[in-house]
Amino acid sequence: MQIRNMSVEPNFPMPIATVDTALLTLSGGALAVGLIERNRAPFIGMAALPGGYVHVPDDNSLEAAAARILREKAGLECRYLEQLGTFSGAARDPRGWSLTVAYFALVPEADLLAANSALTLQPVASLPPLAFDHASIVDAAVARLRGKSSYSALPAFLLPALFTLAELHAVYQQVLGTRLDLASFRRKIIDQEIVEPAESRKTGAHRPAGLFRLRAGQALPFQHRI
Amino acid sequence: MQIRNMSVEPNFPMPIATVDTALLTLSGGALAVGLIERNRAPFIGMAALPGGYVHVPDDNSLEAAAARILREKAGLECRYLEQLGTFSGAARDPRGWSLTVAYFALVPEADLLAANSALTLQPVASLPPLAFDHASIVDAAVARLRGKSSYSALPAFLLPALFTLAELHAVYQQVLGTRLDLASFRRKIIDQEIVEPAESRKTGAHRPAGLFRLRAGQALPFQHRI
DNA sequence: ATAATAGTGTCTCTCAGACACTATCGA
DNA sequence: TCGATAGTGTCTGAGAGACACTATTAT
Repeated sequence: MQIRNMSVEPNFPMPIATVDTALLTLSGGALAVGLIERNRAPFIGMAALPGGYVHVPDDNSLEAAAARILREKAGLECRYLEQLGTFSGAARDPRGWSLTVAYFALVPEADLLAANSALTLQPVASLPPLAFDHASIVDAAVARLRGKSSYSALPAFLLPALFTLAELHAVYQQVLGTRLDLASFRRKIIDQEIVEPAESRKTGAHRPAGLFRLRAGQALPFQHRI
Repeated sequence: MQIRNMSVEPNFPMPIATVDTALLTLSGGALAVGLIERNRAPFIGMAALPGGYVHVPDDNSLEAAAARILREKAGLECRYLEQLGTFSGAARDPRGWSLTVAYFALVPEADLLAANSALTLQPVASLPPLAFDHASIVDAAVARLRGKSSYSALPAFLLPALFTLAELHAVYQQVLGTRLDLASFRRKIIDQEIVEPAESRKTGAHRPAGLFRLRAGQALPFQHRI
């Protein structure tokens, strides 16, 4: 098969387009990102975000391409996948001018461990050198997550589908890096109907906690900041 | 010159990448977007956002490409230009799978009138049919502007460099589509140092109002929502 | 002086943080 | 019954809306 552009119009060099995803999870109480070792040039042997080319015949959209690549390389479906931004320039790839549409995904660590993924987790606070401009992409993903966490339910996607309010509270604190008053947190999450009670309760050594799930469509913003 | 990709690797069809910008301004008290008539297929004769291909040798980044295209088609430099998102798919362009990196820009109407631009302004509330998926891009730009306006100084970029607080208040109301208490608005804008006083005052028929300018780097978020 | 616009003082309501309180379970 | 975790009541302080008030200019 030969190189073929989809249009006959532009008779000049075009940037190559790829898709990369920063898959974030909480591992050992710290934010971590899923990395894969590159098996070809450029940056062969270096850690990189999972990514690849759009498959024009198969992928209906860039988001579908990102989801397919996560399926192939991490063996999982992510409940949260959002376009982060497009990174471009002459310098980011030694082969020439290129462009990558970056996504960021949130996944509970349990899902990632269950799928026997080709990815390794690295805490975002101590990343190895990454291929291309992938370090910038991770930074942008973490910044986006932190920013949105103060007024949305995004951190809930780092937990399994059912969780206690104490667990959700802990995740918010870990993501935001600040202490939050538990009583106010409970009131806000419940009053604003971010979350709804599930049937069962979580049993442990002591008084069992109620279980909750995210309400449908609730990656939505809160009315006020946390 | 022949079609040439920048990499030798991918031996399969690649999406074509373009850049499009939704240039927003306030015209007659309503949000409007700058449109240009397409002079070639597809969608020839139809209104579209100003856009084009990346010029690999000239443009250092996608943002530089967007700025160049605005310079060429609107004859102006925008004080605010932000990446909006990348729109993609097999259906958006009849020639095949394509991808466009969309930007949105804010400009005072006076600047647009001064530059004798090839663009015509259309209120976003009553758009004609647009080429490609440009209607979705305009919707996304307006949503982004409205969303960020409740906690940032973005609307100030719809005004000239110097403005009164009454003018800024009016712009916020027009963008957000809600009434805002003027006293609270003044206090918030001043207390949070969004804005700094300029030397002179605006003179009119009655008591002159103080002039202000945006503080450096103040597209930044407020501490609390407006 | 008056009209008109610029700008302030102050009350109230809402909401988040602080923190002490009660509730409910296992052992 | 006790220890531990789950969950609530209530006070306080900060900030936004309401709105009446004062200030400063042109005519």
